[in-house]
Amino acid sequence: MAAKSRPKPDAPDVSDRVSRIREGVTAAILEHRLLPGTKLGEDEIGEIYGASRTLVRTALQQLAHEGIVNIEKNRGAFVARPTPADAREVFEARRLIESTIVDHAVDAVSPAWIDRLQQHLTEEREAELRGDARASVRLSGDFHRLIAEMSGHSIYLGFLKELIARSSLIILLYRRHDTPACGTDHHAEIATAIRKRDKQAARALMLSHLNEIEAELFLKDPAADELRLADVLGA
Amino acid sequence: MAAKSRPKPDAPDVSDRVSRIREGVTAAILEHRLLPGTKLGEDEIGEIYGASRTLVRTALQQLAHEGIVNIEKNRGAFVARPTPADAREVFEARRLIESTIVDHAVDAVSPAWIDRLQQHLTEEREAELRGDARASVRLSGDFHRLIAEMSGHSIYLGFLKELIARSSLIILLYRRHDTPACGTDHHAEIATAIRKRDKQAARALMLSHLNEIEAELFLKDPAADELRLADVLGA
DNA sequence: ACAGGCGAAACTTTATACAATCTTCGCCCA
DNA sequence: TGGGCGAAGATTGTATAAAGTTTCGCCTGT
Repeated sequence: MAAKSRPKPDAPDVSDRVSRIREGVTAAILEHRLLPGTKLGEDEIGEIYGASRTLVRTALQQLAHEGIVNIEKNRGAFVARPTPADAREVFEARRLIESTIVDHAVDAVSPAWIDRLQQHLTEEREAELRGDARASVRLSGDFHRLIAEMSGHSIYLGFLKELIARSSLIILLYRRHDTPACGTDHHAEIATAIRKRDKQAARALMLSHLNEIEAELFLKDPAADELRLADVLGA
Repeated sequence: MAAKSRPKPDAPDVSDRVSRIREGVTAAILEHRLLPGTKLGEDEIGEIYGASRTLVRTALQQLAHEGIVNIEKNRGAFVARPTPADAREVFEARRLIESTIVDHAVDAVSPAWIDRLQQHLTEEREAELRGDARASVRLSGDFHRLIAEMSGHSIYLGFLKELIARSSLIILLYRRHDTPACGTDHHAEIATAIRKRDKQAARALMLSHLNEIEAELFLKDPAADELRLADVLGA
């Protein structure tokens, strides 16, 4: 197949200087090293990555488009603080898109994909075992992204990347303190259903998985006021 | 309600210099004044809008994220040329998202919204009557965007904006030469179903509307080669 | 006559300098 | 003592200049 006959110039995610910045900041946000509301100064980041403000600015604009950074005019960039309403929208969109994606993933299943799935599941299990919360969060998102890649639909994949990034932020903001280690088993079950080419089961499992994640969140609107107050007091 | 207690700084679409550029280029692309594959030089655009390359670059990056412009490293920005595969993905995504959106729109229907819908339909009809193809294309997209706004889901709205922009490009690329003036009636029917709060009908009408649009396209993969050849010969 | 390589021009990319805006802190006055 | 005004500092927005890459024409050698 001459699928790669064109050099495919839209591979902007690797070996790019602004991509390195973007991914670094993204990782910092998703791993909870940067809390929502934190100011992201251009000089500050530029000095860290040894880049000029031009590149930092580009990266921040991309992150703003992904929804995990807010840019306020003449004020700068801040880590986004999704509201409970945002959270509900994100999970509704994920239910819609991911239930469709698993269908396509089942259609596209192949030995190579099954290998990748299994490999990922072991990675995830290992991270969970050694209590590496940061890796767990990242890998949990990667599982969903992997299924989107299986589906072969680049548009869904792009949408889902945004939704996953926002979800991580949401989970970190609104997760109830008692966090049962829940996700891994679900992922394994979903993978099994995909391997068995059982569309209905895969769909149902994906939906209940997403529902359970959302159910673990505390999404009462008053929480927003509470948070804003905490913000004032903390600052 | 103090809903607007914050100045809502994320209103980046108005009275902004880069937004003016972005919207100008977008309009030029969607109204078929800029053909797919056309190079968008930074100097060129900057001179037209009286802006420096810095702002032009920002606008082009946003358009690239929306999928209607491709940026190739060290080569510049070009009007995107969606493949038939892209086209199918776009319409599948639209069916999925818009059938969900109409549901929510029915839930959110109110006299004010009905007014806006009616007003839009008359605008659309007038443009159609006076044979203003450019306005028709734009207004046709606006109808779908309006419903997304009714639904109140900002995430779906954002996704749909991207999909609509790409759709316009796709329609211009792959539409069969004989173009029956089809869309307006469909829009009116959908609006009626929404007004009657008939979810099932609204959903079904939206789906058949999108299906019909896609059916009017000529999406055979060989067309891509043909186009590429034409590109070489024409250049 | 034609293939291959050298070189200049045009463009994008990156960095830096300048201008505009906002924030903050101190001071003055009620 | 509390609040408002104002200037200094810091930060972002914009423009311009330097650096690197690609592309195209031309020239030379076979």
